[in-house]
Order: sequence, then structure tokens, then C-alpha cells
Amino acid sequence: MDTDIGTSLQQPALEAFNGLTPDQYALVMQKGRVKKLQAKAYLFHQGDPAVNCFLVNQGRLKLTKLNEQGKEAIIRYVGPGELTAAVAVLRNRTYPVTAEAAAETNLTLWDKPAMMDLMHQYPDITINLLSMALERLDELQQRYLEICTEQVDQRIARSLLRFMQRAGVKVPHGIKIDIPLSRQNIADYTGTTLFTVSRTISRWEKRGWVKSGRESIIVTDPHALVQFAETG
Amino acid sequence: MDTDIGTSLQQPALEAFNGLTPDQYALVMQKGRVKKLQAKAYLFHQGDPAVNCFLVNQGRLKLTKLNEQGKEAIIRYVGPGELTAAVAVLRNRTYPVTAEAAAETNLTLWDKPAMMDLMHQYPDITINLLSMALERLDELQQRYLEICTEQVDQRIARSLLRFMQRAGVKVPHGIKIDIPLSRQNIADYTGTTLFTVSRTISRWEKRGWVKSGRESIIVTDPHALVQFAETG
DNA sequence: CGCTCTATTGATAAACCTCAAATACAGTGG
DNA sequence: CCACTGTATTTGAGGTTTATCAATAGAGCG
Repeated sequence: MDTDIGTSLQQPALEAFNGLTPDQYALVMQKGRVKKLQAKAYLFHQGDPAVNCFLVNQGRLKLTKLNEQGKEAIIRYVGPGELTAAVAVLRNRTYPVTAEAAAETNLTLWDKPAMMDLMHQYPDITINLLSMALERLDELQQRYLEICTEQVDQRIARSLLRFMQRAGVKVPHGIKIDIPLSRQNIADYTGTTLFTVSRTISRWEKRGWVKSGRESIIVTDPHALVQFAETG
Repeated sequence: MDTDIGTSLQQPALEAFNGLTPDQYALVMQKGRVKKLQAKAYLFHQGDPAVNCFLVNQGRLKLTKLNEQGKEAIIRYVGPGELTAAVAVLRNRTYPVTAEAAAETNLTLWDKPAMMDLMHQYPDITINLLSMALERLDELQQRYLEICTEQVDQRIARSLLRFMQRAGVKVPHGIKIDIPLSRQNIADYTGTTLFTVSRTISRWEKRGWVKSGRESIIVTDPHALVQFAETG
């Protein structure tokens, strides 16, 4: 685990188009269409026929999955520079998740044929996509390990740290997570209930590890959280 | 979920090399080296520098991940025709998981440079790898949803069904899972303890849904299991 | 100010884990 | 073939974690 937290925040990697010249990049972006989403608007639903691939320019998407009984798990948040729904487009499937704007969001999208063209024209894109998919696989495996082996409060600690690294901004007395996160969201992300999350975060607030408000969390003592995440 | 279980078992997909002519395929295989593993032998450990990419010809690999406290989660079993460790080779990382032979296993391996050459020479391979990575991501997302939202016995049911579909062979009164699976293995796969697994399977055995022995499970009533997995 | 949505907190119950002990099983060597 | 050994499995008792439910408080918005 990274012990030097808070120094290397937010590195919006436009990894999918790495290796392209600026001209090529401009061309690729021209081929896409732009779209805006209000907060809480849905982009697509799990089970919809997959038609587009999306790049987040600004804002953030929340990807969730529902089971038969209607219970929900948050798979991940997609931030600026990140791509989503390549899965479905490539394997000719319906979308395996639901995408909702967590805040006002700004996208570029390509339809299936366009995406296929790009991949054939610029093989680097395919390699980048593969690399990104493997990266996500790795992250999800890590989270799977955590949820299998650790108890709730440890998992919550890890989640906050993860959010902090991916969406942290410096504020006077700590690092603020720049995603509107309700207790329910954190619960859906860690596989617990909003009650347990609330109790846990209250406890940490009393210890001075975090400061929290309505749908907002500031981590004030990252090292304490890291320590707790690793040793319980 | 697939309701017509037991008819479409075991389809060893050599997906990585789809689209190659037989000649090309032969060439690719020639460039790899062959290796044999006894049951329980380790192929590589989490954290080892990644040097090779592996294709399982016969047998099965068990991929696991350990946390800081030494607790283990089984990420997946890799069967004939499936590839593993492409992650690490591509992203220039150490192996993110540990690979152990679950039974006597027979592999073909390529080192990093060879793998890179292949990907450049046959772009189809890159696309296939991407497709496979996305497929696994999808599967893991599904399992993540399950572990987040369902309780232990439901998850055990789903796991048995998953194993059955991937490694099931027909026997007189049901479908046998052709992997040596201890209670502990099932527990590590579903995120519970061997005791809970044991109790659960005993219950199902009394109901006639499964028949089990030492490290062996035969599913005798798949539909009952499916029903249970979906409704609890 | 009233309405709605989010968060807190407590009491209670359920699910599940931990630990201990007994039993079953497979393989080995006599 | 049998006894022996090491592992896997079963089962029970008891405790912990966490979910569930209910009631209350706070925040934001028109």
C-alpha cells in the first residue's frame, strides 16, 4: 500500500488514446459526439442493448449492478479521462451495468462501428483498452479479496482511501472526496448498510480521522485510516 | 440466468487464438514452451516479477489472492483453453495473484517478449485478449454483486452452479464438478468459512439437491439450486 | 415554514464466525 | 488385509458482528 498519501492525487489519465499524435487525437475526438448529463440522470441501464462507448470529460458516472431482488452494488465511479462500456460494445452484449451521473457530467461518445474503426485504424487503442481492462480487473480482484476477508469497518476505511486517491482535492484541514457520496452510496460500494456506515463514520469523526457532512466527506487523518485498514 | 442447465457443459474455448489459421496457430504454439505441474504445485506467487503468460492445456489452476493478515480468497479456476497472467505481462507488473495447480496440469507458456511479438504480429490476438479480459471483468462484477447483496447460502449455491457449468461432467445421477474442491476451497471462493459451507451442503444433501464426498461434489438437482440461488 | 431527503442513534434479532471435539476418509506401510 | 497417520468433514455451543426496524434530528429547497 502507498504510505505517502495525499501527495499524488487526481491524475486524469486519458489512457485509451495514449500513443496517438495530437492530430490523430483531435481526429478521434471529432468522430465522437458530445453529450451532457444532469446529476442523477441515467445514461444507460443494465440490460439495455449496448450501442455506445463513453468517455467522461467532466463530472463522474456511477456504475451499479442490480440483482434479482433489486438490491444494488456500486461497481465503480468513472472519472474524467476514463472510458466505459467498451465491454458491451466489443462483445456485442447488452450493458452489464447501469450508469448514472453522480454529478453534472460531460461525455464524448462513439457508436459501435466508429469504435471498431478506431480500433482497426489505431492498434495502440486496442492495446490501451486491454491494458485498462486488466487494470480494472486487478482493482476489482483486490476489492473482492477485501470483501471476502475483511470486516465492514476495514472495508469502509479502504473505500474512503480509494475515493480519496481517485477524487481527492486538498482543502484547509484535509482532503475532500469530490464525489457526492451518501451513506447509502458507501454502503452499496462496500456491501453493507447505511446504518453501519453511519455508525462507523461517526466513530471516526469523534476520533478526528474524518469530517463529514451531508453527502460529503473530508479525510483529515489519512494515515490513521491506512493504519486501520491494514491492521483492523 | 440460464435455466437449461446441464446440456451445455464444458466448452474449452481457445479464445485467445481465434481467427488464426491452423498454420499460424501451429506456429504460435511452437513459440511457446511446455510445462507440467503436479497437483498442489505452485506456478507463481503474488508479488513475483511477472515473466510468463500461461495457457492451460489440461488440468486446472487455482488463482488466489492473500491479504496482509494472510487470509485468502479464490479469484477463479483456470481451465483448459484458458489463458492467465496476461495482466502482469502487459502492464509490466508483478503477478497480482498466486497460481497453484488444483490437479495435475499441463501448460504452454510464452515469455514477455514472445507475447509482445505475437500481439504485434497478429492483431486478432490483442482483440481476443481484450475480449477475454472484459468477459472476466464481467464475471467478477457479477460475483461482486452477489457477495455484496446476498447471504452465504445463496452465494454457495451460485458457486456450485458456476463450477458445474465450467467443470461439470455427467455421471449417473447428476453432474459432477471435476475439480478437487474442499469445503475450505468453497469457503475461500464465496467469502465464508468451511464450517458454514459444511453445514449448508449437509442440509442440501438431506434435501437431495447434491451428493458430496471428500473434495467432491455432485449436483443432483440443479434446478432446485438455481431456484434457491435466485430467490433465497 | 413546511416538505423531502439524508443522517444519527438505540434496541433487538438474525446471520455467521470461532473454537472444540468427534468422526469419516484415503493413502501408506507393515 | 489391517492398523496407522494425516487430512477433510461434521456437529454443537457460545459469542460477535452486522442487519433490521423504529424513531428522531438535521439540511437543503421552494
